[in-house]
Amino acid sequence: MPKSTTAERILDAAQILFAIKGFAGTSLRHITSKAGVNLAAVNYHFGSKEKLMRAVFERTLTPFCDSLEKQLLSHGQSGGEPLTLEELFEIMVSTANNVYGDDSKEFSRFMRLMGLAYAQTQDELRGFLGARYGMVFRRFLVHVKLAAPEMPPKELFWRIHFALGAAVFTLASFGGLQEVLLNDYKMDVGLSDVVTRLVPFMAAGIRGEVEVE
Amino acid sequence: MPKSTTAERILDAAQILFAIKGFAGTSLRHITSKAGVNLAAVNYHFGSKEKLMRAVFERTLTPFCDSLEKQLLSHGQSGGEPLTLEELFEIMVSTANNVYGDDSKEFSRFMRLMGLAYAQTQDELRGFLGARYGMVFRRFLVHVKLAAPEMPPKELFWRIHFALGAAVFTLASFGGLQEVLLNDYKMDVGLSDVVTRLVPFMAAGIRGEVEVE
DNA sequence: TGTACATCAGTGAACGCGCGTTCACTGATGTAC
DNA sequence: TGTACATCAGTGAACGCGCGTTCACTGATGTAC
Repeated sequence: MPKSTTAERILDAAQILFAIKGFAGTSLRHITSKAGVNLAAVNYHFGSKEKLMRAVFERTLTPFCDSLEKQLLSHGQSGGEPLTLEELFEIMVSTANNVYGDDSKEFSRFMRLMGLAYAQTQDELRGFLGARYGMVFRRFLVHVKLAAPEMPPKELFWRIHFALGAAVFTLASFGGLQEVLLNDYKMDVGLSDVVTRLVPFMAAGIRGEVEVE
Repeated sequence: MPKSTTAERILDAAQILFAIKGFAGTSLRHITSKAGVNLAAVNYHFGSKEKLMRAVFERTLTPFCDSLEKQLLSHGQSGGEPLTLEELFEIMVSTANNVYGDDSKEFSRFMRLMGLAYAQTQDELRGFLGARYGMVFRRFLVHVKLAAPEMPPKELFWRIHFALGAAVFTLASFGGLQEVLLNDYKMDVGLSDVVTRLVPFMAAGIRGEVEVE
C-alpha cells in the first residue's frame, strides 16, 4: 500500500516523533517501528541518528527557504518601493502556506521543530542550521532594514528576534493553546486565525517608538 | 567546603544541566557527578528523575510567582487607576530582578527551563505547572485585561501569548544571540539591555490596532 | 547517666532494560563481455 | 543471448554501554525509659 521509499518513511516518522518528544527523547526503535521498517535501515540510509535529524530539518526547511529566497529576490530587483513590514511577514506566511499546503498539522510540526532547534543550544545542530540557512535569514534581515530604515541596527536586531520569538513560540505551542481556548473560552480557532493576528502584532512591535539609546 | 546540603547540590546541578541539555538529554549520572554526590542520592531525596525535575521547576518558579502575586495583589486592592501595560511588565521584570539578583546567568537558565517546559507538550510537566502556577497567571491576565479594556478577549489572549513568546524565546536564547551580536556587530550587550527593549515591544504589540474580527 | 532502639542521610554495587551501532548476510537489479 | 560479477536495499541478530532504579548496608544523631 505505501508507495513511499524506506528513507521517506523514516523521515516522516522521525519528523513527527522529534516534534513531540524531542531529539534525545525519541529512540531509533520508536522511529523504525512507527515507520514499519527495519531498525538497521536508519544507519543504512542516514549513517547515524544525528545525521537523520539533520536530514529531517533539511527536508523541512529547504523547500521553505528556497521559495522564500525566490520571493525576496524578485521583490529586491524590481527596484520599486521597498516592502513594508506587513508585506514582508505576509510573504513569509504565504510561502509557508504554499509549501505546506493547508495542512496545519505539518506546519505546527515544523514550528515545533524550529522551537526545539532554538532550545538546543548545546549540540551542533544550531551551527549546521546557521551554515545551511544563514544566508536566507540575512537576506530577510536586509529587507526588514529597508522597511524600517530609521531604526538603529542594534534595536532592530533585538526587535526582529522578539518578533520571531513570538511567532515560533506561539505556533509551536499552537496545539496546546488551541485546547486552552476551547476549554476556557469555548472558542475554536484555526491556525490561519492566529497567523492573521500575528502579522500585525509583529509589525506593530517592530515599528514601535524607540525609547532607549 | 560546600555547606549546602546534598539535596540542594543535586537541585543546583540538575537545574544547570536540564537548561543546557534538556530533560531527556541529562542523565542522573551527569547530575550526581557534577554535584559530587552519590548516584543513589537522587532517588533517596526525590524519589525519581521525574520528581527531581518537578522540584527543580518548583524551586525556581515558586519564589518568583509568590513575589509576583504579592505585587499584583497590592496593586489590585489599592483601588486606584489600573496599571498600564508597561507598568505590568515592569513589575514582572523587577520581580525577576529581586528574586534572581543581578545574576543574569541564573535568570537565563530559568528562561531556558521555561522554554523547555513549553517545548515539551508531551509529558505531564505542563499539567503540573498549570495546576501549580495557573492561578498566578490568571491573576496576571486580569490585570492585562484592565490595562487593555477595549481589546476583544480572544484577540487579547493571542497577543499575550505572542508577547510571552517574544520574552521567553529571546531570553532563553540570550546567550546565543549575545554571541552573534558580538561577532557580527562588535556590540556587547547585557541582559538588562534586552529586557529594557523587550517591555516597550510587548506593550506596543499588545496595544496595536485590532485589524480582524 | 547509661542503654536500647528508631530514625535519618548517605553509600556501593548490582539489577534488568533499552539504547545506537555494527556486521555478516540475502535477494534483487544492473552492467560487461 | 547467456554468464559472471558488482551494486544496491534491506534484514536479523548481536554488540557493549549507559540508563534509572533498587537494595542491603553503614554510621551518625535523636529519643525513651
